[in-house]
Amino acid sequence: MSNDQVITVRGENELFARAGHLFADVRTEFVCAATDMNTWSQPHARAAIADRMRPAITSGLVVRKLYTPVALADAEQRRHLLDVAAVGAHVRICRAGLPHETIIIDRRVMILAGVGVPGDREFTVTTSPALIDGVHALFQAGWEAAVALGDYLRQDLPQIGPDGKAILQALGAGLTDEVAARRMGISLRTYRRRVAELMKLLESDSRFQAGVRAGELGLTS
Amino acid sequence: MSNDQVITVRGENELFARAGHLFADVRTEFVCAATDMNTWSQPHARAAIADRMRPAITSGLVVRKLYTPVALADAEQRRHLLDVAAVGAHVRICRAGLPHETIIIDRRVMILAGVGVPGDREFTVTTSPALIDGVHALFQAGWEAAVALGDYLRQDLPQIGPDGKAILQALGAGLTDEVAARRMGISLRTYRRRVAELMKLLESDSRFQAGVRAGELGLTS
DNA sequence: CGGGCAATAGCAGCTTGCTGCCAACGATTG
DNA sequence: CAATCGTTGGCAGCAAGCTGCTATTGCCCG
Repeated sequence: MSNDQVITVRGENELFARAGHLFADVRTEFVCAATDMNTWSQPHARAAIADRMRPAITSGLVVRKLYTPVALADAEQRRHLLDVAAVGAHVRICRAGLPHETIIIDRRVMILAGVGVPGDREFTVTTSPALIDGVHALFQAGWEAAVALGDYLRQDLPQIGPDGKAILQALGAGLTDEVAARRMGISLRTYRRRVAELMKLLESDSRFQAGVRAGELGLTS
Repeated sequence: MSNDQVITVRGENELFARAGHLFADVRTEFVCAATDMNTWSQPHARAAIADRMRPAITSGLVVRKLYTPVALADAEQRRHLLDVAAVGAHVRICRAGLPHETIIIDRRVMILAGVGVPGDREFTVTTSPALIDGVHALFQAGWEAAVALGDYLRQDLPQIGPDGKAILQALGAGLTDEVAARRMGISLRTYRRRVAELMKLLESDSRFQAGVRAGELGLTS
């Protein structure tokens, strides 16, 4: 029986003093999962984490960030996520809560944040391959079930209002246009006009393709 | 800075010798996430894990098991999952891989299985609250995105072979039938014949509806 | 009130999708 | 070898879907 290395760090100042170099030396992969960016109390800490990898992405570094919709409710965080996505980081939105920020660097080091007030929080740091592999697999499960940032935001477009939703319901019920239009009390021409708008919104060239998109995004439920 | 308790155990015999009592003494919650039940090489070990909690479920113990569809491909495992679900355990199916069995007992102890041949595998055991809480949160994210066993089995009706998959890909790409058929090297009539079969499989009256079904069931990825 | 604008509705022409029918072909069997 | 069966492919007729065009309608504003 042997012990593997797991250390606990109190406060993010100590974390950065002891492990800050890890963020500067990311080689192949950086993944994190969190509610939002408020794990970090100090803006320069956020910037350090967020921006230090920006040049490295173009060199082949894989960055994957998994957040909850809470992160998008804050305009600054929203803008930031769009920025990092624009430079090549992969960002997805997960509906379930992620109360413990989890960071895995190059699959060599893992940092787990405890729950608490930003600035006064415990972090667990480990290099144990077993722990890292296990947690990475669970991260992957959440990642695969999450929605790409772009898709998530597209889902929020106001154009899918009550009228669009009603069209989706009719389409999803498998009705012909004529029957659907009659049921909705609109003309066939208007129904088809709205279907065409929806197709454009879903960026689809066929009804099957549009249906797939709608189904994947949960728009019909 | 302090160290928390993390130990590594080699082989499941040693695991049961050192930690087997944990499985007998589950008080409030038992959660696990795994590909299937083949983490355990010995049937009596599986039975011990599976059945020791059976009476306790009626006493308010919460048991949550998250598996991949691989577990359902084996008739014995399928039957077993149905059995434990029938006595009150919550069972869900997760599409993403879960290569490292993760077990958390009463949120006090966590066991992570390494990858390897059953019978010759490393297990990491920890009582660190930070690790457990963090991993539990990730488990929860995967849990919430997973499908209840019953729902999954109800959904599991379409059996789509390679031919059907190719049709799905073409449809999902938004191609016209003529283009898709040409690309697949089959006649338009045959392509449409296969599309019609697929529509019947998906129990759909329109292509949009079929697309929704395919998207919801993840058949196009 | 009249004018302007956006949305709706009806119609028509065209394309795409659906399916029956029949001939041809390949594989299998007696 | 011939017979049988299942699958494929071409053709045709029809239904459903797509979109342009024009007239109509409803709403708003000066």
